[in-house]
Amino acid sequence: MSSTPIVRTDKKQAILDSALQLFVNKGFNATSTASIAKAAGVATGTLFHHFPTKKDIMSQLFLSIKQEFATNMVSNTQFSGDIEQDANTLWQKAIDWAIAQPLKQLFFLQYSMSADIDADVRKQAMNSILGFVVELINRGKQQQIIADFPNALLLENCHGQYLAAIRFFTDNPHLGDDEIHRSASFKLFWQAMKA
Amino acid sequence: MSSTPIVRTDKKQAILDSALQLFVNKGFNATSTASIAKAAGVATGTLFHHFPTKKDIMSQLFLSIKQEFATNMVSNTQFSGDIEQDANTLWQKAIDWAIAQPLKQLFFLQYSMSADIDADVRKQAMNSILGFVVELINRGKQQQIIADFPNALLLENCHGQYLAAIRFFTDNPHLGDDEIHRSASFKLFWQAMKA
Amino acid sequence: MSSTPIVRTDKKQAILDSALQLFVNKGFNATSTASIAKAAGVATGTLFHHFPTKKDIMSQLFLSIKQEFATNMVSNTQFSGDIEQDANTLWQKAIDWAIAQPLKQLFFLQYSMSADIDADVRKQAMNSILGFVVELINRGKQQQIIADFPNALLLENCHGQYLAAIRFFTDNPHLGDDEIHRSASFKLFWQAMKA
Amino acid sequence: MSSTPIVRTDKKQAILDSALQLFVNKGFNATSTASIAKAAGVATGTLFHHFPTKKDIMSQLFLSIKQEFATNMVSNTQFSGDIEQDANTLWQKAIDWAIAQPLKQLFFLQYSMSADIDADVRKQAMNSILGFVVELINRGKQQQIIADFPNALLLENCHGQYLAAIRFFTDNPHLGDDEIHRSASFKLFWQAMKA
DNA sequence: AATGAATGAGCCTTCATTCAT
DNA sequence: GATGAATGAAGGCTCATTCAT
Repeated sequence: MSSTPIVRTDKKQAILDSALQLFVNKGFNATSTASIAKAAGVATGTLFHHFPTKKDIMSQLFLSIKQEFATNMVSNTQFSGDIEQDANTLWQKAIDWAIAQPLKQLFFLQYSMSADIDADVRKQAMNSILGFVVELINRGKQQQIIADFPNALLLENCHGQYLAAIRFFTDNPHLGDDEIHRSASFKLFWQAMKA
Repeated sequence: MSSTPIVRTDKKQAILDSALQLFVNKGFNATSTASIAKAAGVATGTLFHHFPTKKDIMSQLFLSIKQEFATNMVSNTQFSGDIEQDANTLWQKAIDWAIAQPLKQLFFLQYSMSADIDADVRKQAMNSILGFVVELINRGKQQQIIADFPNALLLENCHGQYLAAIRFFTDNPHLGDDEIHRSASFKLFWQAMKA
Repeated sequence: MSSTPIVRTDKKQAILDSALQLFVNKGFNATSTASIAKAAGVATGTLFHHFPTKKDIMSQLFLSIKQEFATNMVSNTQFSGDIEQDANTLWQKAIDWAIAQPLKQLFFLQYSMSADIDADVRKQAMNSILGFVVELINRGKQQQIIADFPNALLLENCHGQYLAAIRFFTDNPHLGDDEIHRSASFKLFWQAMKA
Repeated sequence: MSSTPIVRTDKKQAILDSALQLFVNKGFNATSTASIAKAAGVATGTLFHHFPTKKDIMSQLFLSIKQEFATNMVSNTQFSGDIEQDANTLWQKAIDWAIAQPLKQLFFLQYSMSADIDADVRKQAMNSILGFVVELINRGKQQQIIADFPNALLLENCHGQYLAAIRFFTDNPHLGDDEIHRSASFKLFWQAMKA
């Protein structure tokens, strides 16, 4: 009789979508659960039916966005075997993703190290992403193309440089398509990493 | 009646000190003005006598710490004229400062890009610090020692790498004295910057 | 399709059972309808299918327990005609019942005069029980064995002493089989009542 | 300049007074903290300034009323040394108090064994009151005037009979001055206790 | 009859801020 | 300057109840 059997999930997603927008534009604490519900076209009770806690919205949002990012990075990526070239491919893809998803990118910038997200959630997210980066680094080290520094330091540096790059392109949106800046941003990164 | 006109500052400073500790350990929003006052051994009213607003505590704290950092960086620093060597001196000094002031360092990490601090305050702070960095960069570019990338990108990158470095040393405190890691952290940075 | 038309009662009874346990252990207000349903292995909707209101669960529970108690008191009881002996028989039976049904006894203790039960329900329950007590009292008065005090006062006193007795045996479960305490509890009661 | 330096306490007391009235008339759970504050002519925040929790209002109320009752019982009481006469004096005094303070009496009736009051608070209150009763019982036992039953049982019975008596006089207010009923209520009690 | 997602009024509590002393 | 009681708006969350399936 009904043609919309899966509609349920819609509401949960609508809540996440509204939360993303509000968290980015007003901040986590300045966003009331009521406003999230309202923006999602849902009752307050519904929100708490799907998420036990306001913090849980944040956690799930954080995790799902990181996951989406990671998935995007890996899928449809042709690895040439040349470390630098592959690194460049990934880097540009990451920048592309950030530019295509301004909201999610701003979310990264604001919450990647905010106290509004529990440390363990952040750690969990890191692991799910960094898999492919670690792999690349290890491969690069074996071929003596990437500097032989401690992995933890390299990873932190990658993350820091990536955030810096997208912050730059966020502050200067018109440069997103500019080849000079884009290649410069990769070069900065790569110079740091290479042996 | 009173012969100690400067004692005043004591309370104001006590409030800032307590705020720093609480903001770092519990977050800005999870810290009530009442708890700050209590930790400072002061009445709530007194707190609002010195700071019109809770946000003002944050702003003054942010500004004063950034200022302190900037002052520390410049004072007693002998510039050799050799860009790389000077950069290294500054970098190590910055790391030293961060390690010596764990609370302030964590404050940096958490609030350097948080929404809890007004954008203009952040901008203002940036300028007060980055002065000497800009200068160094410009000098390096003239001598063609530093890569000829847009300054905004370079600055953002510096900042990002610095935060990554102190995050690494925060997560691994025992490596703060380890020469290998410290020099590695600079090399990563410098490789990125150099022409 | 179904050949078990009586299975229905199962769920209704399961709800009442769970409600009894939860009301006693957590209190009426601290028990959510959701928790009752869950404990009964039933959906929320089902609960409200059987009971229009949360209060109705309480009322039906109260009534059915009181009824069960009254039925137990009267059934299989041999009246000797000797008032004191009969009173003792009933008293001991009441204590036995309370000890055998700790949950229901605690329910009595907590809700016999709670505001969580509508006054008229309580009154209704009283009548259904007190029938046999009133009868006994009247018989005793005729034979001038029971004191000639107003019935309302005597009834209230009976109830009060009974609650006191089971509270004592609840607080001291190991004395439930102790003849000295059991006979003492009856003597206290009987001394009060007798002419 | 001001002539009302102690006014502070007024608000706390006003809150307790309003709470008493509302708890008795509407029940603990049906009474919102907002309604208590409003009835007390105070802001919500003020209520929580004086009582950390709604439950704390209840606890303090319970304790203070029990205390008041105990104080009233002991003060200005001439003990004749004759146990029965002294018991009667106290019993009548207790009934008088209950009749004079209908609200507090109803509070007793409703909350003496409600789940809305923490068990330990109830225990604490018991101890503070029952002191003089225990003393009387012990004296009576020594003189072999009071039956040699376990104290715990006697105490529970006293309490139960007292509650029954005030419940009776609550339900029949016009009998509060009736000598027949009042003396009957004592006789019931005393017959139970005496050897 | 059974289900459980959805609802939204209402509750307890927090907290930045004020102000009389 | 210092105090802390008082304020009241606002927020996160609960929960009895409904209803489409």
